[in-house]
Amino acid sequence: MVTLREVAERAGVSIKTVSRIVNGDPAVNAKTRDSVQVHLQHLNYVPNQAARLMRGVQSSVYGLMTDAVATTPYSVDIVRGAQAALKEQNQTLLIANSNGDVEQEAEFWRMFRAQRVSGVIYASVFHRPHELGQPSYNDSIILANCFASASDRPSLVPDDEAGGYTQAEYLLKRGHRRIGVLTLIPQIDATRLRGLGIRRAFKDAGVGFDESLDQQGMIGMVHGEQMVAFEAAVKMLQNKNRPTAIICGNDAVALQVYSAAAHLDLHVPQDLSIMGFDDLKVISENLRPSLTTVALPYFEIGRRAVELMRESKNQTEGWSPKILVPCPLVERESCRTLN
Amino acid sequence: MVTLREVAERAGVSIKTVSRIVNGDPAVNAKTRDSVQVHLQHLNYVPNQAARLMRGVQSSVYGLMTDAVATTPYSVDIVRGAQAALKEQNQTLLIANSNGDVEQEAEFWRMFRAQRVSGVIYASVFHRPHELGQPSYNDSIILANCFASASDRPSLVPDDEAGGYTQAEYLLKRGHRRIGVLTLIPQIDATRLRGLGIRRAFKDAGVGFDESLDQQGMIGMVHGEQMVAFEAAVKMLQNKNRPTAIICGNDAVALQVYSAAAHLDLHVPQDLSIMGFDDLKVISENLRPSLTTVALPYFEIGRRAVELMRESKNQTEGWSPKILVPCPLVERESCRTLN
DNA sequence: TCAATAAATGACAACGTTGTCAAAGACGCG
DNA sequence: CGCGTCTTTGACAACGTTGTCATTTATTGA
Repeated sequence: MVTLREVAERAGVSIKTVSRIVNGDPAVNAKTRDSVQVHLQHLNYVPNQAARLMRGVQSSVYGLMTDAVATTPYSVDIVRGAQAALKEQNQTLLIANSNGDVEQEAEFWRMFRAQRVSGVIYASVFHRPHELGQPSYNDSIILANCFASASDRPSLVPDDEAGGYTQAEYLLKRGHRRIGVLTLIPQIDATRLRGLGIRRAFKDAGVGFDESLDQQGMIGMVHGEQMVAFEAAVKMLQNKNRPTAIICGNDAVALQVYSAAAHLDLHVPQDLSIMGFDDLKVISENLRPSLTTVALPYFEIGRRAVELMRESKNQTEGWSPKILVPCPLVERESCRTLN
Repeated sequence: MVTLREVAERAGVSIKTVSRIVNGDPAVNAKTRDSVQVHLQHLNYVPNQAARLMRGVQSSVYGLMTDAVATTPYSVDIVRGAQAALKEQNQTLLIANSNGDVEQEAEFWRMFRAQRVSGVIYASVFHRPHELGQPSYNDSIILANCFASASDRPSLVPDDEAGGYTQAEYLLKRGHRRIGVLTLIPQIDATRLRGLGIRRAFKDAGVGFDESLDQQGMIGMVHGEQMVAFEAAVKMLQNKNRPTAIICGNDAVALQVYSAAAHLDLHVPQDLSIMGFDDLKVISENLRPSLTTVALPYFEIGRRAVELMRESKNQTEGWSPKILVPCPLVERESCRTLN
């Protein structure tokens, strides 16, 4: 690997002068600069980050720790958003995947410390409270898609309550009155919050909510969920007084509802309107009719996590520790207006 | 940050002794070791990787460069596989996403060099030939899901030809004779190879292949594809002499075929058998009936890429530069046996 | 007990970079 | 021309770690 010293020798100047040029220090003669630049180019010098780091320069590497988010189709967008924000400053992401294993996680915290990363985004697949074990790393940590109930660590979470409201409001405005709901597992916060939002929308519209139409689309434990939306939907739709629309906990649930409709020879949206959540494009855009859904703002969360981290370094004053990111409606073709 | 020096002072020994203990050097007295361990624990010492790197130790960080693979639901499994293999040795992945931008890519190669990563996996979203621009990084590079036609860089690609064969063979064995095909865009190698495999299977079975049933399920350019499988499938299925089964270029195409079937009140698999490719679980497992498909061995490719990289460091002799990874059939419920 | 050997420990340099400070050179002005 | 000032350059130390080699301490055998 080419070092400053080698370049300096070739160019016949001191190491420090080359260093100055590499770092854009203006205190160097234009003629010298040009002649050294040639050698830099020619030898293809690339500064050794490790050496820089040792001199106390802030690392250009950030850490992303996650239970599974980086490797799950649901939420890669957090990674994309973070990378987009990082790219502008030529910074990068070191990605660690604990798969929910606490011991692994501890190992990764050490690793981040060993690498002296500039900050860490801790992202969860599900919106839920999460206590960081022993981070053994105390610098800037931003929580994405989860929050630490017992601490004041800054966190970014989707506004699930408003998202649920959006789902229901959209259907209510289009004349739907009997609306089924197929939720995610109740252990995660998203489920509870969206449920609240949905009920608030019904109340605001002056429509009664039939609790018997509120069913689980998934059962089981966190990290061990099982999909039962198809069966639940079939049952719900076989009922003589079947709903005209179904609100789904995510787009995969919606996919099962499409399947249930097809199974019963019901057409979407003529016979049944379907509302998703997540906007997982591989599903929402490819279904026919395409899926009207509420988007999880994962890209935005990733982007803002990086911004937040940068800000948190400059200022030390208090700030809102839990930021709600809105979930925009993505209107497509799966919901009809009743007349 | 705690340094060796601090620990040494507290423990009343030399820096070097602490270093030895941290690195598990046996040449240190048991009593000394124990007493120092206490201080290491207490101060929560974590070695500074940057300093180690400077001493010439191999970095524990590997790079993953990709056009979009890390951030696309289709192929995150390459990342998962690589991380699984890396985890055993406490190594990690630095992930860079060029989005296909050549300039960005050059930037990232520099970055990898600056970080002195131990090796780089270059992964593409699509199986296709790819010439690395100017890596400006010459150490171990493994290509995943693509290959460099002009060089002998080791690469790992799915065995698409055999995958296509598997798709067709499975249906032919179950008595299907009129089989439609909805391909990906023709620019990528996967399309061509699978087409060859499919035709080989027909030939082996002694069945004639109706070329008019071979249609594009997607059109457009690489990185700018457009899905047209729904329309193509509807057209194909409206034909009086419609196929009894359709082979799809990927699971998203299959999803559109399900939609087309529902649109025409055809039931899967009674009226139509559907065969996918990729085994994108969010689709294949959630569809009802669940999708029989041929899996892209992305996890395996990621895992083996890491292995290959490690091997390539120890040995210098020649080896097979292009490794085909088999695509296993994942049998579910979307194909029926004709009688 | 003493020498010879083995085990344990430490002093020091080096890795590649940048901050500090001093030196050298260029320039302006009376 | 001589002085002060500004610009440009370089010597040197330090960052935290580990390899080399020397030194100290413990152990063994006669």
